[in-house]
Amino acid sequence: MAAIEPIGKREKTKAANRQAILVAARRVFAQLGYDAATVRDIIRGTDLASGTFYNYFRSKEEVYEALADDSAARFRPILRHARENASSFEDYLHGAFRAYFRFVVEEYPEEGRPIDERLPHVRLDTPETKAVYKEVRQSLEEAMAGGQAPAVDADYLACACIGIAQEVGSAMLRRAPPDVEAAAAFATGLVLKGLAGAPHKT
Amino acid sequence: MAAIEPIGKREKTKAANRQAILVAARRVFAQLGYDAATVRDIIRGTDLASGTFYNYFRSKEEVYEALADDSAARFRPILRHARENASSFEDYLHGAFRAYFRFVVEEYPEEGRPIDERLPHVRLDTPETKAVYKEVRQSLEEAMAGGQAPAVDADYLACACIGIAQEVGSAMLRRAPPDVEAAAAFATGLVLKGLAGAPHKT
DNA sequence: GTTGGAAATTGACGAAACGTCATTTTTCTG
DNA sequence: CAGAAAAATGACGTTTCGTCAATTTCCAAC
Repeated sequence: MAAIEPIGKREKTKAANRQAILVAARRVFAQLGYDAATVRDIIRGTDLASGTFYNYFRSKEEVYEALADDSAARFRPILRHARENASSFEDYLHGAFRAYFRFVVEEYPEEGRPIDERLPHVRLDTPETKAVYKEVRQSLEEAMAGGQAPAVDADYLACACIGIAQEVGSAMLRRAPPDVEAAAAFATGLVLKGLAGAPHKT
Repeated sequence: MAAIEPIGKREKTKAANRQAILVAARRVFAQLGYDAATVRDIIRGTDLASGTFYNYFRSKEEVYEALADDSAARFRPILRHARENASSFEDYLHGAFRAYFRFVVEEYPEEGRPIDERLPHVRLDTPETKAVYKEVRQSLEEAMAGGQAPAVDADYLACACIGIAQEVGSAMLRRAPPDVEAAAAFATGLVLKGLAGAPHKT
């Protein structure tokens, strides 16, 4: 048979348990809110014992970080794809914003508390979120070096783009139905040409 | 006669106690981080009994909200001043960004944990933060109505400006020393003219 | 100025959640 | 299959929670 499965039962259940905790945590946070949720609430959402939780995470805080890291890790290849397939700087920007807005729409759970009470307003600094930031900044620096974009402070510009994405993304989710294309067009225009570049209202 | 000062001892100590709790909370959050801090840690920072805490706030979460609301309440008149004294739209934008960046530099406590570790993972929508958003959006709408700015989606634009301010503000704080003027020039240029409007690097 | 009562404070208490750890169960390996 | 290593378990002592009856403080009416 296909002996190309270097994964033993040990590692497999370990990964499954970790994932089960993360899934349960995501649901519990959405339902109860971060502060009200307890480690026991989370572990009750799995078939594990309370002590087992601490084999995987040190605290509720750490689970939350892992969730954020997980999201960033899933978004990163999407962002990379947008970068590699871009035919121009404008194309890259638009693709990246659109990819992010699509991502948050997909990640947005239908049930649970109102959006304002469940999303982290603060960007967590996890390895993967830092990598996303770095990826953005490098793309921008590359474009500047290649003369496709004016040479400005790449750090500030990356932060600004991320801030725009986060806040416009949240605003988009509050509208029904969320219009990914419109949001992406707005963000891209704003960054490229400022107010003058954003889609005009009639 | 002297302006009516209907403040008896009751109301005075009540206000003082509330303030004492907020001050202690600010310090405790900065020192221990939001998650590690307990209601008892906060109340120990005052000369009040543990039960008294619950006469003022229902939970640690609510104290944090009050802190955020407090900050927004202090920033709002500053923002209003920037709006009223602006001679043009560009002037308003620049003044508002500069005021915000100054504000965060002043509010940033010198001691405590690194900036990334001391904020909570809850999204804050308090009356005053909503009012700040509203103020921003109205200023933008006014400028659009007056023809000083292109007519774009005011909600998105307000969110984008706030996102830029937050993220660029954080990035600015990570630099030593923080340069308020440079950050304000960057943000203003970006919003007004996009990349082309941001200060160029030599 | 005294006094009755409303308002606020207090700290002790039971409940709930925490994090640990000795024990048991599962998995790996030789 | 046996012994060892790894992981899971849940009971336990500890810490924090939120409440509440008792106490203190303040106000206002007399």
